[in-house]
Amino acid sequence: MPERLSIFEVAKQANCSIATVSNVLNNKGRVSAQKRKDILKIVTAVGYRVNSAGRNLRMKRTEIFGLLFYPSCAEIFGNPFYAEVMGGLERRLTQAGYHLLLAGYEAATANSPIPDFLRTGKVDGIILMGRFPTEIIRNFSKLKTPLLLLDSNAEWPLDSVVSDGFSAGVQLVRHLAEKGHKRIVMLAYVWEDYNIDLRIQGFRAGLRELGLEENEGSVIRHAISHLDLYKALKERLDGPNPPTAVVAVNDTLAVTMIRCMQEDGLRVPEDVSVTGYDDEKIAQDMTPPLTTVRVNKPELGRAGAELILERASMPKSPVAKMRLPVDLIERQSVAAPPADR
Amino acid sequence: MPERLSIFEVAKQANCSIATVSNVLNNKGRVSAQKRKDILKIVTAVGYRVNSAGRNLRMKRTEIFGLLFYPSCAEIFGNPFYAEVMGGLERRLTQAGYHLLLAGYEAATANSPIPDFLRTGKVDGIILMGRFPTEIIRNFSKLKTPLLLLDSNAEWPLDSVVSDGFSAGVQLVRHLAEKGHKRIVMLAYVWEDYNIDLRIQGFRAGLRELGLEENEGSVIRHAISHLDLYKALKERLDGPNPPTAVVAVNDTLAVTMIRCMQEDGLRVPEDVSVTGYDDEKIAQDMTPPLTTVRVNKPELGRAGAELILERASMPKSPVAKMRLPVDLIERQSVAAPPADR
DNA sequence: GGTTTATGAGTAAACGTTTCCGCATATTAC
DNA sequence: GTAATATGCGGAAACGTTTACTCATAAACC
Repeated sequence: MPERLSIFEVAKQANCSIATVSNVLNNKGRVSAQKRKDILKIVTAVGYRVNSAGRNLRMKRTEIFGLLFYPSCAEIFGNPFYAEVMGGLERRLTQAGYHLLLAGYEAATANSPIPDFLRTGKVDGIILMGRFPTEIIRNFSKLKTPLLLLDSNAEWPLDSVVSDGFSAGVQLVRHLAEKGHKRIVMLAYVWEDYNIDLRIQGFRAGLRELGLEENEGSVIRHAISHLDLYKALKERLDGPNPPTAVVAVNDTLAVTMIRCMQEDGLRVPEDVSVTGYDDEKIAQDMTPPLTTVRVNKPELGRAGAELILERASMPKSPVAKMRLPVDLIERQSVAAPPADR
Repeated sequence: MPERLSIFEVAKQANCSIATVSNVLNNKGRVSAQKRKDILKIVTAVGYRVNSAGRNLRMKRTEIFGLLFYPSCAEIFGNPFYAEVMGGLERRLTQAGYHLLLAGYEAATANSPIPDFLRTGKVDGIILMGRFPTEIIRNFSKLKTPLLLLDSNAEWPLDSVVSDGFSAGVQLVRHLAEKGHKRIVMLAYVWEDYNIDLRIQGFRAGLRELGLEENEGSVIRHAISHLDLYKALKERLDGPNPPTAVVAVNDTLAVTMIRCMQEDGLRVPEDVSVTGYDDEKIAQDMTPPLTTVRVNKPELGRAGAELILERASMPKSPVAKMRLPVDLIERQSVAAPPADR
């Protein structure tokens, strides 16, 4: 913060009070057209800009939101999904005159479960980005500060934006059913994750809607590794009434499954159809190109920005929980099921 | 910024003046051990935390640095290289009690070549991350604010940190020469880029140091696309005295070159040796695994943090330009040159 | 013409810190 | 015992805003 001139200097040169200068700058009060012009001229001439510190103190707000990652910044920065979301978020916030303060949870909260930069009033609110342990969200939920869960756990009565994994699940089942599939299985990780659960619920709902077989075995979950998950899948493929289509919970998993199947001599999509989720870059580069679900990531960020801006201006407005529509992207990893073997 | 209690409240409860409370909190002035203990007890009891706005106003600093991207945040966030650098940067700054404010150049500077959040004093300094047009750096260079060029153009008399591409160039040549290569060619983009130039200079210096052929043709540069670059390379490979080793300016380029050569029936490393730069993830996953240069990215960020922190505390200290040592990573894309064909 | 109302602009308080002084009291020096 | 010094603490100013309030003057009303 270099030396800068204050509103006093402008007032002096314009031969008026600081109140009038402030009024002009903020389009408040009544100022004659002439005086307004004079003041603005001087403002640009001397290159005056309001001092944030003074303004923040008086206004009790900083126009900065904290963007919090778990467990730390480094873990999340590299994720291209969040990179795109952040892009949309930053864009909209900047447009509204707001800024983002970066922080990793573990560093920011060394002495208290609540980040220090919030407690000292460095930010007007906090955006929780991605997966956070329930326990931590609970702590935040007690705050009266604007808070946003972005692509996180939307079970809480807090503002949140997620992609509509439920709708995606339904759409995927419909799409596969249209192609003629009747025995569809979903693959997912076992650990607790709101977005994964959402997709599973949508998948199950889709099966029921179409009167397809839906039971415990419809969803295969496994904790340890992709390979274990494949082993479980392989058993089913080799068993009686094998599934003809596999809905992987995300693209990465789908890629691994397809690779494993191919190594086992199974053709995709001729023998088994496979779908993913996220539309990562690899989805269109692989062989076969992957049918998947696209999330409009910048839009996810933009919607989040909208929500927290709204919350900041109207703290009492009802909680907004948003599910962002997703698009089914048809590529070549889905085909009609093989004739019964 | 929710309602919070001020230092007055603490002073009242401790039966002393706000000056004393402030002194205790900042370990300044002389306060009796008893009073200090009393005050600290009350501070924790009521959960008092200093108000940043008040502090910023009085101290004329915010303990926030702006992290600026060009042209915009979205373009850079996804880059895994910068993601890791940012991780190191954030880690060290947080440790020092500082924070990072995110901004894309084009959004932050809509009305002025200098970001608004700097002019209003929202930040104590600015970090320029990655490639910036010369013209823009020139504008920044006039500022008296702490400024850091991180993995950017280090030609300016400004604090900067880059990876030591020069040393890398030398090391690569030495390594290839040790394997027996005498005709080595470097491939690079033609656009102006400080880091690329550094690598080229190092490469040329390496050739001269070892008395190898060094002339105009030692470095092939091309603007348009990787494919054009390959065409130029292919011509040389098919011509008289073909190079036996190719130093690509980065991993991505190396990957493409290797792929193209393989399609043309050239074996790597049996026919041609190839090296990269950056040690991206793909470098170890590809076939053959790529011999490349590793930059300690978190360390790059950490070093940058160190520099700007130093600058913030001692504005007059001499300019610090840092080149971070790099490591040559030997893998399987380099072998002895083929016997003369 | 006198009273109300609209208009333009200024005064001063408040936001929450940090820090320069000054003032007691206690300690030391001679 | 007096003078010098050290110690502990408080008063008050300053940082740069925004805004509620006051106060003239000018315009409008009847």
